[in-house]
Amino acid sequence: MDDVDLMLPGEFGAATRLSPKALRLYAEQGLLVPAGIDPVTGYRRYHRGQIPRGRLIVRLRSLNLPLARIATLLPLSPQARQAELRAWLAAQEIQLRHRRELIETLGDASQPVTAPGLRARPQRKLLCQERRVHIGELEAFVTEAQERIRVRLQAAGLSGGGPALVHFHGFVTHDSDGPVEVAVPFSGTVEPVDDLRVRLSAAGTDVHLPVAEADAGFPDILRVYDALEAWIDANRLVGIGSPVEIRPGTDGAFLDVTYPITTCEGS
Amino acid sequence: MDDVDLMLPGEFGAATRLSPKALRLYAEQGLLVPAGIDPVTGYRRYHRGQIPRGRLIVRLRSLNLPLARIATLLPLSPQARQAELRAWLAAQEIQLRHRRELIETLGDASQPVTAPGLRARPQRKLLCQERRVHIGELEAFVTEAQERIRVRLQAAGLSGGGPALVHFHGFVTHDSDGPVEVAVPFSGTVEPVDDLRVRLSAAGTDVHLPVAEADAGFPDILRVYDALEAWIDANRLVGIGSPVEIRPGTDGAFLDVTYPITTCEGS
DNA sequence: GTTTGACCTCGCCCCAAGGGCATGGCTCAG
DNA sequence: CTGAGCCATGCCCTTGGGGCGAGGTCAAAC
Repeated sequence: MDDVDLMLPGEFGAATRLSPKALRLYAEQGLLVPAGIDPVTGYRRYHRGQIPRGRLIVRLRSLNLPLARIATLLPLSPQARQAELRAWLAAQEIQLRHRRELIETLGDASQPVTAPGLRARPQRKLLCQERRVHIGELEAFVTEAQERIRVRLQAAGLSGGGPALVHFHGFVTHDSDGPVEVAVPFSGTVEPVDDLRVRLSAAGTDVHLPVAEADAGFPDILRVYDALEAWIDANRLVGIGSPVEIRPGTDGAFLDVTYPITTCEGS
Repeated sequence: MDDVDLMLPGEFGAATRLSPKALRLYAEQGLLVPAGIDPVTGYRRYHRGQIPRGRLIVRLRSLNLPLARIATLLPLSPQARQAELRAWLAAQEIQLRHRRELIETLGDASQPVTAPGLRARPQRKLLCQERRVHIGELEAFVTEAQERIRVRLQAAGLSGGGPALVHFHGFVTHDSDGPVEVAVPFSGTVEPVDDLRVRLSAAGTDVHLPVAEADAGFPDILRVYDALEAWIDANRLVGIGSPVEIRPGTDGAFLDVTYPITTCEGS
């Protein structure tokens, strides 16, 4: 508890391999608060007993953990901390697996079995539910939302007809959740409830491509999108807006992937 | 090639899922240069044919690749690009393996076989070579530098006696290279050549701990350091400066890990 | 007593990849 | 004519510090 035990940042940094700048940052963030600060000079004094904590921070930082995460890890017991780190590592490994999948689907522009085709899209009135989901939650959300919508349509005495439309307003992958909108077209009148919304979908033209169930999973479906986008580009068309998956698809397909395109208004 | 093919950032962004801000950044960086810029209004116009490039950038960014890296990847053929990405992924996996090793060595404060001991360190004159190395290059560097130094000492007619000292002035891991200094003590006079330096090492006190060859590899050696540091802390000593490995160690040990400590000057 | 060199402080600018906001310009439709 | 919806520029914010510069402190050397 004496002066002998107190060190300036230089000495403390030599013992922990932390730079004075890092020490100042950690002090600000409350990660490693100096044992004392000279009120006159502002000199920070670190206690000898803080060395293990400093060394631990260095170790954790060498794993590239954010300081905020380290702050939550520090008060834990070594066992609990290690358990947390193992879980974190497992998450990293999963992320890496997903990246590998993405990379593997990146290269092969394999031709789809069926050629894409153009199709008119009528104006439709839709009852929809939208939510941000990750890829893992997608199927459950589609099933559940579709069920809710059809129940609501039946309750309104309407024939909730036609296949379900799944709009992808953003990227839905393992890593990023995107807004997904499940919609069922109907005719008649129904009041929106809770998060079920009623909206119109404008008429237009779609490119569509039927997809078998075997190819409809992630990340295989990405190749379908690639093929569709490549076809759109090759035919000098311009895709506008978000892709829509129609379930079930035409001719008994599991689903149709469709892209709205501009009807060539130019010239 | 007409106006019909040119889009404003909003439309282009809808087609590629790139925000206007991102598009502006990519334009600045030269990653995705607009087909034209209106000299009056500054409006950027993107060509329809740039959509695939934009989509590719999005994909690569979703792997969390830096833009600079993406820039090197873009001009490659799809096959070459995929090969690069696979190599990058392999590197990521190796890094993850190293992190796992670090995490596993983090928790267990297993007791060393031998208890650490205090030892006086005489003033020594050293012929040394220093270099930044990663852990993989360490052994080769130690062997090679030691050989160079001993040859140099023999050429000067001196008995290059005693074990070699390996100073770790920074962290040496898979991920970070640290400055490492290999030194052999000698007595007499020798002129420094090239990157061989002569310096004095002050007298003082060391904590030392013999380590068997089985425990001397990475990352096992980290536990030895942990044990030594814990012992230093437990005995209310203060480690100063960098650890030194002495090869060979005492009593036929593969090496001794030593830490300089302050001789208790206070009170 | 003074000087010197090492150490300390604070403060500003920098990195990547944008997000968010404010201000001002542009065009098209009502 | 006016508002809506685009678009531009510019500034501030994020993480984890590195680097630099001005100025204060401290101990030892002169």
